[in-house]
Amino acid sequence: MKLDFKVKKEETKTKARLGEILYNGKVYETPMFMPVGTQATVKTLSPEEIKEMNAGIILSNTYHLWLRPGETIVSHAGGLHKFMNYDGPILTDSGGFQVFSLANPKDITEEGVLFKNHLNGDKLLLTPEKSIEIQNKLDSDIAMSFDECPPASASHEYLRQSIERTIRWAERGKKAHKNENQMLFGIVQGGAHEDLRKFSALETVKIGFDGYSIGGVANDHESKEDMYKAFEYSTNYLPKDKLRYAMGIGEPIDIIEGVIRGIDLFDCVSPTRLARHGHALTKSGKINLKNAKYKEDFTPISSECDCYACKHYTKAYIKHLINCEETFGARLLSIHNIRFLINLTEEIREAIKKDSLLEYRDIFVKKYYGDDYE
RNA sequence: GCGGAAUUGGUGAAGUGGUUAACACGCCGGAUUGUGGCUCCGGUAUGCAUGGGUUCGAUCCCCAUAUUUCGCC
Repeated sequence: MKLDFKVKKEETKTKARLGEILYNGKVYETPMFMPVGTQATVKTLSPEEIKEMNAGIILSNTYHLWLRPGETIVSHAGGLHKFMNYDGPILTDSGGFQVFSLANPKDITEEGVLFKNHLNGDKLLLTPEKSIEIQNKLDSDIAMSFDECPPASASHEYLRQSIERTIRWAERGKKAHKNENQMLFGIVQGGAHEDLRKFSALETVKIGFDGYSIGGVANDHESKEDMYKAFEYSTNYLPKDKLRYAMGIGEPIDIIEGVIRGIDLFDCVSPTRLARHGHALTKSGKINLKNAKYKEDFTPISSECDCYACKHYTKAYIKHLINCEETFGARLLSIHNIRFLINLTEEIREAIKKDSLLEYRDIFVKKYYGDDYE
């Protein structure tokens, strides 16, 4: 195992934890926000730029790399790190989310999931064994179990059956897992139901993994209350010495509330997707640089921000680039938005050290969402 | 100078003698949470070159004017 994790401190007033990931002689602190690079690249950014933002783990995706260029080619390149020139830790998602986003429910069977290849229409079967085998070959540092990610609004009965199958898939995946350098995480499902989250967590822990993910959140426009319940009902039953990862979570308030409930890792496409659509995250909320009011705003997105975009460019210029669909605009905003979320986790860690995370949350929320929030 | 054609929003345009003038782009907003990147959803001409006329009713028919354009001298 190339990666090690230790909890350094637990906050007194909340379940928040401060942790350390040791990797290749370097220490990365948690809670951490992990940028997403589905196709072996964080869209528009170079590894150097990602590291400059103080990023740690980045994500990549099994399903997409399986289709293109194929895990064998990545393996021949010397693994994902060499292939994409990133020497920090890499986590691969299993393709489980693509079950949710690309496959029909009727194509989910005990064996696995029948996909229609979105590139050429071919029928493809992805199984727990296949997903793990691909991830072994990609040689990421953390692999995910292949799970079904049902919508939060699915019935209790459906969720129960889905969880039972996901647990069987997790067992099969663990048996198929051969890469000793690579951690393998189990995934907890169960919507906002306490009994299902508990069942899913306990059964997954029984199999035994190097870390645990909370899945099936923020996929169905469920309420924030339900999302936070899903966090809480999951972490309540997870071992304290293992990493906990909320999959796909990246709205600032959701990260803070997740940390309060004992979660260490977060990933989200939102900073890069918002960037491509012209939005910037700021302490005072999300702004849309397409808005006409920024036409002659020759100030940076944020004067407090230490990112490359804020140090060198104005809102008016970035707006112009976005309006012209110049890729440099998406790049500058991606740099800013990812740096914003990483900076958020840095401030969260400071607050945990001072046992003042709840106060930090209240101040952050007031400024970000305004007085009328909740 | 003579003859023909055209003139619809910021742009390219469709269209009809009779309720809300199609569509596209642009513009103005909004959305986006384990990424099928460049998507989705709203709004955007009280108006059809100008002035007259015919008609119950005209952007659509007629006349004049203006502008553009083509051909001929």
